[in-house]
Amino acid sequence: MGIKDLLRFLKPYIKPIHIKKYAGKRVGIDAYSWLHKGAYSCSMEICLNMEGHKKFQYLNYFMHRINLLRHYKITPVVVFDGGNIPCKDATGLERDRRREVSRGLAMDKLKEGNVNAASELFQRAVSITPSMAHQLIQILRSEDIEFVVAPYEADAQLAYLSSLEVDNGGIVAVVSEDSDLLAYGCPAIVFKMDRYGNGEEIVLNKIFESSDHVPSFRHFDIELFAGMCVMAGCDFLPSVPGIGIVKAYSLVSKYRNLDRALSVLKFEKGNQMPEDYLKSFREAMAVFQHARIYDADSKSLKHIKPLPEKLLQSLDQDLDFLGPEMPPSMAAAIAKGDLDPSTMEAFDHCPSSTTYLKFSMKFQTCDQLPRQEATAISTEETCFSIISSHKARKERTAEMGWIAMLEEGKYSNEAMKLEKLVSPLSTQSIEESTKITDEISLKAPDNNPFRKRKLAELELDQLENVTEQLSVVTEAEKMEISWVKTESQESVDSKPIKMMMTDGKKRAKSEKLKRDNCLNSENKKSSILNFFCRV
DNA sequence: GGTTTGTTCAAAT
DNA sequence: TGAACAAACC
Repeated sequence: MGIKDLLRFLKPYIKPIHIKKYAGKRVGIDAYSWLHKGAYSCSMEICLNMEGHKKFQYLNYFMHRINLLRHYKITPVVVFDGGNIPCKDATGLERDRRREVSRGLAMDKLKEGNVNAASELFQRAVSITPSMAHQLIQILRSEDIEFVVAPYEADAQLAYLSSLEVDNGGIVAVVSEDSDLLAYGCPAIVFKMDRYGNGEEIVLNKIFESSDHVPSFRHFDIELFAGMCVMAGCDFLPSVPGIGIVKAYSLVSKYRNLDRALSVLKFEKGNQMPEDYLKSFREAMAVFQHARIYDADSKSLKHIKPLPEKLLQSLDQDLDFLGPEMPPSMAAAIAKGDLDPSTMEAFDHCPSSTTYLKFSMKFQTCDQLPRQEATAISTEETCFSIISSHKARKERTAEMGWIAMLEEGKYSNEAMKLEKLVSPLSTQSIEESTKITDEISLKAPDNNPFRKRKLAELELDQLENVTEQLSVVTEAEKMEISWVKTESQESVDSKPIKMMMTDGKKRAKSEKLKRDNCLNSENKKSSILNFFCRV
């Protein structure tokens, strides 16, 4: 979901680009966005866990795009989401609830025999399971595509990778659909990349440096920008009623200081502001600035940016809202895709086996994991090598060729003929190789077992104290507010930021569409050529 | 009149 | 789930 209306608000800074702009570079991929889009074409098959290869269509979709990047000599780095962080639970639970409702309705339609209506509802019911992500991971391994599973938010991991030098595993841009990346400070993001590589790019520095665009962010830095995002409403904290991106921008750009902007907000909307809003605001800011990520260098959990002592104190040393700390062995096992980040169970590698390793979920034991388990995870063979240890690498590559070919339905006859020349794999053998963990339900519980402990432990009166301190506005502040309020009104009213498209822009858009269509047919040709070359 | 909020429709093949 | 549009609100 990201930041409400942010992309629409930043329209003047969005530039159409083609992904080949990043030829020769390392580019991060937000796995979830492509997995989710890919799942549309086979949502019913996924929801009902139907037999046949169609339920793996999302893998074709994903690998088609990976191959597109490789065709343009881009090195993809795929980043998966890990566990949920506590403050995101509310939005997550609501989404799950809606999916369940859609699923129920879909089943009803199916019983009535209305497959079309059911199919439409299944599209709303489909969710990306750890098992689906893991199936993709196995293909990425076999194709030598770099990937990492973030301990928590993939966005945070992507922003962290963006801050690294290329030599240290850094990336220069991210392909995603999630506007949160901007709040995390990700320097370059490509949104809405289509199957030909056309997309829309936002470069963060251009936003801060440009002087001839409205809205102007000349006097913003990344902290103010993130503050504006949180105020406008994000996944970690809904906005105060009546506050959207335009009002949030007005407040932050006027005072150029988040505490002041919040004071004014409290003065104006205090009656509609939840008691703990200021505390939640600080926490949401801390997520964007100091989220926990996996550091491949030290092979352990780190913060994007270390927390200053002052901030730690104001948060009462309690960082569980960022997702709980975990031992390096566990973070590394998650990052490598060996451990399900939601259940903390090892992914089962062998379809015939029903036994699996299980990490102790108690926080207390995290620092001293049973040595056997830790070494078992870190030294065992990767899941794909176990499944396919009897399979030559050549055959696996051929398999991928088959999957990619399948996507180009029109050319499948030619593709299959060519494929048979390379390797006489039957459809069935591919189904078997991709059917890995379906027997075991890996449905992730939405909450992380770690997080409950600390809350329970925390003294209630301490909690109240913190809330009180954060929500109190002193007399001095009140005086300042009454002073700034008059100026605030002036600033908000004198420079309204229009978010509606003018007719001129609409015309420009339809002309752009025409141009894109021409470009698309060219790109499609090269894309198809690419697949034949691979086989 | 401008902004927020609610509703509808398309997405992939 | 996001984008576009319509209605409601200030």
